[in-house]
Amino acid sequence: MEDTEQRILDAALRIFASEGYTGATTRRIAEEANVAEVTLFRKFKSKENLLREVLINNRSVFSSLDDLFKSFQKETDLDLETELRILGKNIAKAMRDKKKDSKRRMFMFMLFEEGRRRPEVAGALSSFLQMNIKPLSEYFELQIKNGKMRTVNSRSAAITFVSYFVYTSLLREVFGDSFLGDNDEEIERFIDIFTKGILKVEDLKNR
Amino acid sequence: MEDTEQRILDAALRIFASEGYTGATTRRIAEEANVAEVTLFRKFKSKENLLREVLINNRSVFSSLDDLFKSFQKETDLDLETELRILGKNIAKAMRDKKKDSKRRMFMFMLFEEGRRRPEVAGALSSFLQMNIKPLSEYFELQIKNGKMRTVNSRSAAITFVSYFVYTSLLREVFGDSFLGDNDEEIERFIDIFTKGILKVEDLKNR
DNA sequence: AAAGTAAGTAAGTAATTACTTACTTGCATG
DNA sequence: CATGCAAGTAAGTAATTACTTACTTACTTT
Repeated sequence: MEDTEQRILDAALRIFASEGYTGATTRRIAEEANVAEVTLFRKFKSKENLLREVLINNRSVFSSLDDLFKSFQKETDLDLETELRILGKNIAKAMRDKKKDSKRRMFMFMLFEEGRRRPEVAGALSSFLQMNIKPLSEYFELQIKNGKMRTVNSRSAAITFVSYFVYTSLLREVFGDSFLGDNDEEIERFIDIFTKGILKVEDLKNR
Repeated sequence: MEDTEQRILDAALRIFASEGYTGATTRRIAEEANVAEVTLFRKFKSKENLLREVLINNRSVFSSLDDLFKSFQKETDLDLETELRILGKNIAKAMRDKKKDSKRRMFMFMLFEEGRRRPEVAGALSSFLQMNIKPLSEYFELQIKNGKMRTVNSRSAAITFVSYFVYTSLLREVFGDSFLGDNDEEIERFIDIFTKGILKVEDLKNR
């Protein structure tokens, strides 16, 4: 067995994510980590402290938004819509494939519940969220500078973008594909709306 | 004392919303409802059954999206963007003012957690969500028919719209206004993006 | 070989929790 | 007046939970 501490942290992430903080028992976490329950308490002192350490151990929600950006950041000849389409589908792919990512998102989701009661958790959650919004925000800023995007508040654009993915990944977690249908198609439709808006083009010219 | 049963249901909604299903204790709910704990069990048999009844008792998440629509549906001369701006701000206002609405949303939020474990809860949650998405969807459909909106998938538009409001109301619940800043301004920026998209107008003409 | 360290086993504690049983009180209706 | 019903009081049960104590085992370092 490798690093006991890390194994406990990973197990805690999974159990917190699937059972919620209150629902997760230290016994269950220890079992999942293949250690004796007493070992968990020796290493982390209390359940509350364990949560804190898991928080520190898992800083980003999507395994790395930066990595997802890299896939097209070299090819400068792509138009913005195509880039976002690629980004969106990569996010969707990461959601499907990486189990750890799914757990991280559900963990983050649990933090919303816990954050309303514990200010320290809210603080940690806040920096989690910033970590996703910031690179996106900067990306949009750059697009505006490069003249590929009209002048909108880049943070609002990032929040709109993230809203969609957080919400729909939640829906998919609970309902599978029954609520939203095919992932890629749905994302294409979102990107279409996000980039072009819902108004008719002729109506736009008036402004 | 009025209707004991209803008082318990209301109390349960509040406690489930703020503590989560697992975190809510029957004792606390009874206390909140000003009844003896035993009365709760006499009326509802079990905690699980109480959840079911609360579910039935609170069907819509926003007190009524229909009401919010009414505020402009008679004035047909408004353009779509203005209408959506009004709708968005009405939603924001309802969020701020109506405590019961806030509790309902947090309750719905809790259902996401619980729904992953209990298929019946997921089912109820699904119809909750449909109840918000459907009228919006139909509204967009109508706008498309009236030529005020370009042809996009109306359900995807509704989901995009709802995503934003669910996610940001969650953020506001946890962080207050510190994360997003002024409510109305932020919503204006969202509506701007949602209606007009993020691309430059000249880029749109190429398509 | 001795000593330290990381882990396990086993048992237990005090508190909490969903839920029950048995009996009582107050009020309305026949 | 008597009967019935809705609600309360009080006490308790069995299970679970976070966490502790005391002792043991196995492996590594000196």
